[in-house]
Amino acid sequence: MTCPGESGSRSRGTYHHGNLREALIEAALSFILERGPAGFAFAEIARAVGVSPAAPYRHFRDRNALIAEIARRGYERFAAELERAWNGGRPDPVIAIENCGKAYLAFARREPASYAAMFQTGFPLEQEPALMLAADRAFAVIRAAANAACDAVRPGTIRPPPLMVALHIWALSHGIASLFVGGPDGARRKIPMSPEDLLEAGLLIYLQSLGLRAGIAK
Amino acid sequence: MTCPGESGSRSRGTYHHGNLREALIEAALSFILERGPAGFAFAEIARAVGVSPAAPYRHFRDRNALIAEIARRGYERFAAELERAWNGGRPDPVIAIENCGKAYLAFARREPASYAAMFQTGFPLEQEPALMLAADRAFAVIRAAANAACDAVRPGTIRPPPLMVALHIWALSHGIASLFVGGPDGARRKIPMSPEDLLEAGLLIYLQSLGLRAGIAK
DNA sequence: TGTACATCAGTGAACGCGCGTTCACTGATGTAC
DNA sequence: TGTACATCAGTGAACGCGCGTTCACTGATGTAC
Repeated sequence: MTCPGESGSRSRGTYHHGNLREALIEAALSFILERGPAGFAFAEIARAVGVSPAAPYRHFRDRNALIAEIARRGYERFAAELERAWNGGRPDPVIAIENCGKAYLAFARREPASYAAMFQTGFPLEQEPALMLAADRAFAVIRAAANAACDAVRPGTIRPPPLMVALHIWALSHGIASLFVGGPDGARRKIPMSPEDLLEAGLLIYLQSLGLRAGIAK
Repeated sequence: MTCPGESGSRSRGTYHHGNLREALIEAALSFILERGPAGFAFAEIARAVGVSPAAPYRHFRDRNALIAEIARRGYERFAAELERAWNGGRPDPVIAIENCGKAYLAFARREPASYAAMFQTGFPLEQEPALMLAADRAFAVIRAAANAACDAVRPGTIRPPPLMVALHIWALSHGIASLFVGGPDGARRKIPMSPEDLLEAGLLIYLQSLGLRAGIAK
């Protein structure tokens, strides 16, 4: 874990930093991790990186642009990992959905700072097309999963609209992630089970109601 | 809707404000509504209320104490409304749970600022016993609902631990509230259905898997 | 009913601080020829 | 291979600003007698 300020001692010696944009993002991430997405100043990360307070303006219009870029990258990785977990619905829709759930929580656990930038900032998504695009790419995986689930619904069972199923899966995952995984350490509620088990059980119960079980729609 | 700053024109004329504590909370709520829980300064709400910057210190140790108090009151009202909606499980556990879901979203919709203070601040709950107590009171309603649901599970159906069911209900509700209801206007994702319908359908599908339907456990 | 006094709530001035942003600048890099 | 030059990335000083917090203070309130 990188401590804010620590990267200030990075060996530069040269007038040009060479990789300032990346270094700023990295420093911002570690501040977010410690204090939440509102917990740092633009000048502060410049100092942490060992650069004059004017330097970041070469790379980001302002603080918000930095956070938006962090969120965008977060969504990109998030989408990629969901896609990998979904794996085209193999070996089985239910198992693939469970894998998506695990990947969802794994991301929130491994990159809580990115997750906070993505979901806790209350950003005007409409005004950041690149951000919305990346977010849509992630949600598209969940939609595909919901489509597959609905296609596999046992005849005679009620088949809810796939979009609705996607939103249920997303909301349950996000709810568990934000209540029991994300955020600074003291903030999350303690529960006597792992968030992963909780989500898996929730998804299973939900999907079972659609007549889906692992292996049933092979 | 009260605008920040507006309450500065409240007719005082007197040296003592008389109700400063309440006025501060009210002003803070409207700032949170506009800019999120991190979006105001302690001195700023003093100015908004028309009082010297030192005055708030008579009532709150610091900014965090103010937010904690807002969150605590939010939890109290939240718990009260969930209790009313639950109504002792009448007329039927499933219907009562749906009513809880409606009350949950209604609260997030009607008091988005309180909801943000309660769930978006990343507060160290352990260090604020009064806050945790109030939060527990709200969660106790959901636990009671889950207990009733589990008691009514149709014989032969899998019966998950009641705590787990409570967490599922909570997470689904919170997920829907924070993704599609709460927050500043531009931040929430647009979906082609009401959050209320989305949550109701989700709860129904979930509970159906436990063998529960409205009226079945009368 | 009146008065003396303790308590309380808010004042306003002051402080040091760090922030966001700008500016003319300068050192490094890369490229055309 | 060498040189001139355009471009770029970071400098550092400066600015005005508002914040958080403190302090001795003062005006209002309530209460004991």
